[in-house]
Amino acid sequence: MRKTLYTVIGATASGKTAYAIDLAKKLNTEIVSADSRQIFKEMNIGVARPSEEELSSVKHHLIASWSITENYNAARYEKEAIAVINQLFTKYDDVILCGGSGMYINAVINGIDDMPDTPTDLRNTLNGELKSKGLEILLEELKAKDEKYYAEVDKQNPRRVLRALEVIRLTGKPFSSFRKNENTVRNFDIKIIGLQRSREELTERINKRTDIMIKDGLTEEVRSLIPFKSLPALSTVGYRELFDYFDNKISFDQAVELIKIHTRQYAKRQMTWFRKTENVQWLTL
RNA sequence: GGGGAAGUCGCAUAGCGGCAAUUGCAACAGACUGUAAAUCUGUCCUCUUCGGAGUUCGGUGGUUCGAGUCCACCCUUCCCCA
Repeated sequence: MRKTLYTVIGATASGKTAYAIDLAKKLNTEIVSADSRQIFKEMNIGVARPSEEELSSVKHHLIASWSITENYNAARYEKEAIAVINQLFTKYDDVILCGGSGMYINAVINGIDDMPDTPTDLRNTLNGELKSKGLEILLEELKAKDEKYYAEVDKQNPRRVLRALEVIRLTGKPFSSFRKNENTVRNFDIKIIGLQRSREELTERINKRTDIMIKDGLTEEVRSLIPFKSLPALSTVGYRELFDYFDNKISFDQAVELIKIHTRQYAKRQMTWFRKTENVQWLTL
């Protein structure tokens, strides 16, 4: 019998956690998180990690399992998630995948092409070159070494250009040669449930949740992470704004207000991403 | 009551005789193959056959070929002195 992966997606604060827990109880199974920030053990309040009660009511995987000092990414996530899911399928017929990181979910649903990880020092070198030489020069290098990808990249997005150059310099091969865009066929069925809420309601929930995070001690959590604030994992809504507050760039009230705004914008980006996800059964809450 | 400063497209801001008007934020739409809660793009007075067309800068008059910009009066706000 085919196993089924129930995948719960939706914007932040749409109620995925509660929904997934309910579903897990009904199906008598466990939950695999698909959240690029909840995966870090140092981040808790600000990333809306499920509460202790929630975590103990249903077993969750891939939450608080890595350190922010680790170089985590979508490909590592795919491997881990698939391993956990397969392992759970030996015990259950159904498993739940729940999260808001579109790219991570996509990596599980469709797979992600095999290409090399970037060593930190190479990334640092390229970032340095971006600063000193500028994007134009790097684009020229990309054009010379991978004309195909050069034609498709977003030439104004340094991240994209740098990633391509990382792979090119590391392997000596064109970045495009790795981008096969092959969909991996999984040996289980996938049912996608999308949670939807009106914009107004979502905004209200985001505002309320932000206030609760503050009440729960987000400020202290962020303060304790100041030494790590330059790590990629910490350029996260809820953290950067409070770092700015600690740097006296903005007031505390401004920081809180900005967290709300940026969370709303993040939710919007998630909705844009999920809108194009195929075979989603949308549930309006 | 007297003196001063100011009113610009949601908010903030530029503009000092050629302007549908600068910039930032917000908003809206979108992109996304290893940093993805990241990063990036477009739109943002109205209409448009995308060539343009029509209405704008507190109000009303005026000067000028031409006014957000100059003048007069009025309205509103803020500051200082009473």
